[in-house]
Amino acid sequence: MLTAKQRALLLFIDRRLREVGVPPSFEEMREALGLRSKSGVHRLVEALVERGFLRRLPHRARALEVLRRPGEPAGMASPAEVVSLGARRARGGVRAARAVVVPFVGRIAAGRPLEAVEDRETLEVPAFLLGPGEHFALQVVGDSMVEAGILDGDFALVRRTEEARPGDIVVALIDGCETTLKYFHRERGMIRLDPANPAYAPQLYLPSRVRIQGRLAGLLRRY
Amino acid sequence: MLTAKQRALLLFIDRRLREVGVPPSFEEMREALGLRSKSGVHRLVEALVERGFLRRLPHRARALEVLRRPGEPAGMASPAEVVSLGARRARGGVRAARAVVVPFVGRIAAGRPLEAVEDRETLEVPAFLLGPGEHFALQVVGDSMVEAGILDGDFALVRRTEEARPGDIVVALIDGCETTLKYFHRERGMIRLDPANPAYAPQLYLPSRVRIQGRLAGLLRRY
DNA sequence: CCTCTTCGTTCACGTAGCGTTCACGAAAGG
DNA sequence: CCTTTCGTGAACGCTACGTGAACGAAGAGG
Repeated sequence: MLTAKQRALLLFIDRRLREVGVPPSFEEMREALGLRSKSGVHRLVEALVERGFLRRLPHRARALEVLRRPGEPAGMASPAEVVSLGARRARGGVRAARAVVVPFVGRIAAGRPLEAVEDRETLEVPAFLLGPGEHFALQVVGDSMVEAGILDGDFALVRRTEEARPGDIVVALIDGCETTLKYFHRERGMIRLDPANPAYAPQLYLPSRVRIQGRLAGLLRRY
Repeated sequence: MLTAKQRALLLFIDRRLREVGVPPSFEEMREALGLRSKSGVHRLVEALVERGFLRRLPHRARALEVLRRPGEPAGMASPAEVVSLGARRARGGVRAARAVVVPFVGRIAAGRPLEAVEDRETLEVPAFLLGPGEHFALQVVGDSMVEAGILDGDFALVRRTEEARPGDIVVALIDGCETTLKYFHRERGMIRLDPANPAYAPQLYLPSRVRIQGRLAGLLRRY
């Protein structure tokens, strides 16, 4: 499975990890193997990764990890295999990606329109929580929806849309400056936003003051 | 996997967590590492999160958690983490999103022990919902926990453990034949399982009749 | 509700260390 | 003989790390 050099390098890395705790740099490995160029080390490391003995983060300093020592049996799900499987699946799509990345646009009820929040952060969510369309995520602040099972700190997954049907839970932008999560209803030509908490009152708005930004599609919570 | 500095910081955090119980602030970490600026600490923490050793809540004070100590084998999180997406960070700094695959073991409160359920199905969930350890997922049936914001049909993410502290929401196997999700409490040598619904009554059991199967770690809901 | 304090976040700048790549050459082995 | 494997050296660009200041968010207390 391994050439003499590959084996020597693997043992050296493993020993360093055990004795010092920090993986060696390419320069140090070069010296330990008695080489005069780092590129040889580079190829050896690649070979060890390919064979499932090492794991590494490319372009990161000393980001090496020994997965398996020479002589040890290969684990069931060696990361190398998992990676290649994942890569294949992602490319071809036997089973379409089961996780979707959505932008995380901040916290709601912060008295600030969502547009103002940078959406650099992202959240990876299981695809089965989302329907078709474009989604974003935000964190719920406050307890105005507790009776709907939406608690302070929960992450709401929202499908971006401007339409809402009565009874939907929507993200609404009011007067262009405040964003809330509420039940959506219509009443005599007005829009009524109902909290799910008896401590708060329903609010009536002229349709012109309210802009629907999305419809609640999923929820994440951590304990 | 870790540079000397990264490793030193991780060990410091871990020690503080064990000895004091409270994670250090950035200022304290700065001092412990002999630095003069907190921003260095910030980068180190980011690196540790990226490598899967730490978990944290951004913008929260002392919200740090050690997922893995240097030298410990990579947990469930690592293979999936690599699959998730090559997630190269962009200029501004995007939080690396990771996903973990957990077994989906069926529906709870079905009057059937969890062991009896095949666990062929899996669920892919965002890693940030989970802590360290092994997890599984199940679907909640019934409304006995509505007041805790857990609704019929929600997916519960459960950390497999046999220990529980009073106030935890646990998955409990009763008499080896029935599984429920309830608040865990002790009362005069007995175990009390509290629902979060006034329509149901707390239940008292001899400890010998109850086996804790896990602690609620996260929640997923679909609308 | 407001203010104050603590704490985390971000940016810009600088330095040193580190990984990557490529072209070239030598040996090994079928 | 040709293909692989291994070694070399240098150039390039990214990464890790240190610093200091300004900013912003969260929590505590009035």
